[in-house]
Amino acid sequence: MSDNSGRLSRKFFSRDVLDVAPDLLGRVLVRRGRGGKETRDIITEVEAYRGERDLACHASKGRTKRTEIMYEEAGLIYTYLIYGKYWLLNIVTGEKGVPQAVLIRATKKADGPGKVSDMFDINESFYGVDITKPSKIWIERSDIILPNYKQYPRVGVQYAGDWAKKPWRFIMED
DNA sequence: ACAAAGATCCGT
DNA sequence: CGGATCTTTGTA
Repeated sequence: MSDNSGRLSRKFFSRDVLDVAPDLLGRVLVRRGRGGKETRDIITEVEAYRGERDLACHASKGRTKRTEIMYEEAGLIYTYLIYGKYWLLNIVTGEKGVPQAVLIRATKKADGPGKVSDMFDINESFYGVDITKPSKIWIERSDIILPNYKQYPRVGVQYAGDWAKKPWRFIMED
């Protein structure tokens, strides 16, 4: 599920988003900037967005210029601008052709998706980047494997009706 | 071409 | 609780 460097593989992300999401908790998000400077932090909170039927998922309205990346292979990055300020970091999961993505909502030192984007300097240039290949961003294994976690309803998706009640927000416990 | 809404954050 | 801020999307 990971190569010699510990970088999580395409196989890891190719599972259903409800399996991938909790499995990301405790793992390390790494960003290599210019000059080789690395920013790294443990993932503590994620949310799952699962297919066209999921009314909270952007792909619920079908394939558009923005959502088409979710129909591609697992491991690609889906990022989009929210409220004119933050490029939220998502990773495509599941089988090709079925739109799913997991949103990285928080790390130890960035308690919110917008703060994650600030801390790791995520911007529009990350759209479609393969997080399983050597590049400016990847996720590594850590000593923490499947930590204790709890599930809660997703944030900011009241418009999704019953789908807003699904406990697809996963938070690691200390 | 125009208007509305949004997977957020911060200050009051 | 309201404002900032600007892209995406739906409607005409």
